[in-house]
Amino acid sequence: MSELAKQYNPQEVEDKLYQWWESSGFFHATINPEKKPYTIVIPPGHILNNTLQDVFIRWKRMQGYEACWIPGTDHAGIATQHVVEKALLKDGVQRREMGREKFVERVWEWKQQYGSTINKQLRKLGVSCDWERERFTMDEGLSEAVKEVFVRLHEKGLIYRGKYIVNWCPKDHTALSDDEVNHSESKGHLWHIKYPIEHSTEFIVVATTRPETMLGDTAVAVNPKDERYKHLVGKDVVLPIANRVIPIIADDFVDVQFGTGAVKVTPAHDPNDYQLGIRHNLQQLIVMDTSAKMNNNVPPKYHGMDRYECRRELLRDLEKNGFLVKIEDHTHSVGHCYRCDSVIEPYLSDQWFVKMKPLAEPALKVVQERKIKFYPERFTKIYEHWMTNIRDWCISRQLWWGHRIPAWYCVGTDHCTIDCKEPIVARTAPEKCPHCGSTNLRQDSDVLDTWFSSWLWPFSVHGWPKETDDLKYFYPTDTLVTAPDIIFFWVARMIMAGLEFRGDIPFRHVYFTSLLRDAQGRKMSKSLGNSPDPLDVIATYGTDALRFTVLFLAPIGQDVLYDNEMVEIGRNFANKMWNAGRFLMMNRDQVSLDNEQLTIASPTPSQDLSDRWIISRFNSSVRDTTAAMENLRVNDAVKMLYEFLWKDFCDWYVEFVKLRVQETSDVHLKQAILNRALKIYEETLKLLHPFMPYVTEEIYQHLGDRNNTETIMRAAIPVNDERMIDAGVENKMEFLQEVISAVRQIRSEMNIPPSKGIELVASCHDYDKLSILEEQQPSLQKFLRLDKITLGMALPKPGYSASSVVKGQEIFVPLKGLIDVAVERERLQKEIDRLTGQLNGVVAKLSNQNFVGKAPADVIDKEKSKQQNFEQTIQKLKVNLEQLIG
RNA sequence: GGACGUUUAGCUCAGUUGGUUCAGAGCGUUCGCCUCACACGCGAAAGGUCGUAGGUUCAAGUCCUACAACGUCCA
Repeated sequence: MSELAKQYNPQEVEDKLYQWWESSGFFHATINPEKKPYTIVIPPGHILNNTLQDVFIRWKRMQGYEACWIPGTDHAGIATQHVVEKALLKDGVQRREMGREKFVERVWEWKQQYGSTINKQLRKLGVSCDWERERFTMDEGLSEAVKEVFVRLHEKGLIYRGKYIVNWCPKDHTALSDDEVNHSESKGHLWHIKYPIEHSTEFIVVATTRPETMLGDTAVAVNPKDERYKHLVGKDVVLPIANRVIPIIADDFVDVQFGTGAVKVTPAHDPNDYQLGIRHNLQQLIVMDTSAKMNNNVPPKYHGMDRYECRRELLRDLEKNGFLVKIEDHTHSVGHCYRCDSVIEPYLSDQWFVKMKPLAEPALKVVQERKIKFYPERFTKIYEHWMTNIRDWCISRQLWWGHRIPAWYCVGTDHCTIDCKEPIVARTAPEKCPHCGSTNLRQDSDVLDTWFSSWLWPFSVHGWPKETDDLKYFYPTDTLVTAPDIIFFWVARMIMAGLEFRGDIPFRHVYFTSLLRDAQGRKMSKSLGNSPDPLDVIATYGTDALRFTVLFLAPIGQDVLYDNEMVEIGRNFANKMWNAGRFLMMNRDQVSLDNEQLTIASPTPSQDLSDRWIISRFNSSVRDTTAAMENLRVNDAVKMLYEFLWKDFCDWYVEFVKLRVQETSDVHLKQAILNRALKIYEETLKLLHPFMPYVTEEIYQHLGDRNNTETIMRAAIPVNDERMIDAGVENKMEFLQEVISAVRQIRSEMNIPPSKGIELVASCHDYDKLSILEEQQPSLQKFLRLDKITLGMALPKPGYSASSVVKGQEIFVPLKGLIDVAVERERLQKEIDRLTGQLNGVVAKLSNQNFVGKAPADVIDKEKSKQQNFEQTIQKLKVNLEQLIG
């Protein structure tokens, strides 16, 4: 047995252990009909997120499940293309010059690098992913799944293509789905612009927040009930600057209260106007290009201007010509690209969509019926709201990095029919047009939304559409750990896809993790740069410290203020754990007899109160921890284990062990005591292993001679034995602890140096209590550094002594020459006051007829016994106070 | 504008079904200790009318209503 260092040093053990675990295949899951599977598929996430998943996986693995955690990443279409494009631009290379094929190659290169960074971080976090199953959404198999899904949905009529107004990012040059747009309040203006009525001196004033779009106006709309404008409906206006004639129409949609009650209608550049335009059969005039620069449909002066430049110029021109009536300050919500934060431009273009209603209905049902449970439950409501108001999903993206849409168009020959205009959707490239026979075909140049592959993740990772054995065994997965901000992007869609393509839910539990915020309460994000680099933190404090700390800080569903310094919580705890083991092993080595094999519960004569107590405490901790884990209350579990190991085990039990071992010369007894302590300690390590994998494994290896296949990560998690939980024993121990604390308090408040021996007189009024103290007399002497101890029933109070009352028993510490009577008086008086306050409360309750009449009997009895205890204790304290003669 | 969440000790947060001295933990602070596992430690202490105002109840951090502040999501 090698000597353990005084402090736990994570750097020495982490990489070594991880390599051993991984190379030994401990992370790998195989189909095992003897075991129940427990599966998690990884989502993109942060430290807390990944730690939680590892905790669940390790816990279940130790519970005997075939635990399978599949790592991997999605290809993050927009973000990735964005990054690579930027890098290329630094070298002065334009994506378009490079060409699609070359560019995609470059992205793959970048992906290999970046992917390995993520993997390195995950490995440093100690996660037990089954790396042999690692997947990537652009892999061949997963791409097959994407194609299959596209074709099937198209065949079912759930995918369609059409010209619609979509959210367009002018910087990334792509369409976005509704939920990829972030809305934020921004201060702008409401410009009131005069539109002259044709052949009249009258005019109508419209109010707009985006004046540049007026160049694409094809109508002015008013509410039909609006008396102010009734007479103008049906007339035409001359659009200023553009000098086009457009009609005034009436539509209920127009809000009489907003602005002037008259709105300009730009069907090609506003989603509401688009609907309005459809209803009134208006022209859709596109006035911007894909970069949000004005196109040829506007007067030449504005050609090529950026939308904001055009806005400024146009406003100047309007003003010059007397069309600008009024400018109001106006706060409104502006959509921004979730990737590059550019202001979204509603844009009319050809896109592919998924019809969501039919998919959403069953997906809503499984959550409402709690077949899939959300933690915390309140997210169910958010989900329901979104699912019942769901809109079609725009899945085409004008990017190069992603799954190319499996649709082809007939470029044509002279023999084309009208049907040739229809896209040909197929699993493999068609050889010729089914209508005209032309071989001149062109594949759709767009790619699919990244989420269109991510939503298949829970089954595509297992080889779907092939009906693989893995798929049959590991699907559905069990727990999804994810952030609330992708509940719509991902969680909802996975549920839809699971039901649609597997006919079964994709997971049973969805755990929404807390958000980590920095000390200022700001959301941690890579773009803000306030996200701690996990590798730095790990280098300073160790992986276990980081994992433990975030779990300790993060109750379910609450955001967490995180600061690197807080990781000391975990570091200190790991060190505590380490040193407890170090101590026990050091002692065991000194009494190296043949190991007496003990189980925790084995009743032997060597058991004393502290043994029975720690066994009881251990079992109730196991019970409560297990229950917490079953309810996904990881934070509770962590806190209970922290409490158990630090308070119960180290502060009390180890101290008992220490003095019992010192006290006896019987080597067999020493051996028995230490073995039991080590056994309980080892079991506690197992409980802690899912949370702090490294330190527990390292100690576990030191604890016994293990061969290289014996890992704590595949040991059985302790199961509680209800019979070992003994309230009587716990009460006895509690009394002993309180006596010890009472004396320590006297010592501290009387300023008696720890090194100075003192005398204790315990005057009991209860034989059971007396016998506890008699039995534990040696412990009391050692714990309290007693020179002398006197135990008995109703003993007289020695002169010049400090006193205390513990559960009705009187404690005296004779302090002749040491006692400061004033201090002791104050102490006793304070305690009397405190208890009198409590007593008054109880008395008030009991004298309340309503309480006595209506409260349940057991509650009243409790109050009565409280009253009795308070009265007796106060009485004793008062006597002691009176006897305190200076 | 709508929905939801949060508000408890100086700081960060627990407190599950209303009732055990229930007002707690960690950090920080104060006091005493390098006690032969651990100073990343040990022992002790100080510190809060549980956001505000009402209500229900014998009994309210706990349930209800309104309000305020902060936050998130949706429009």
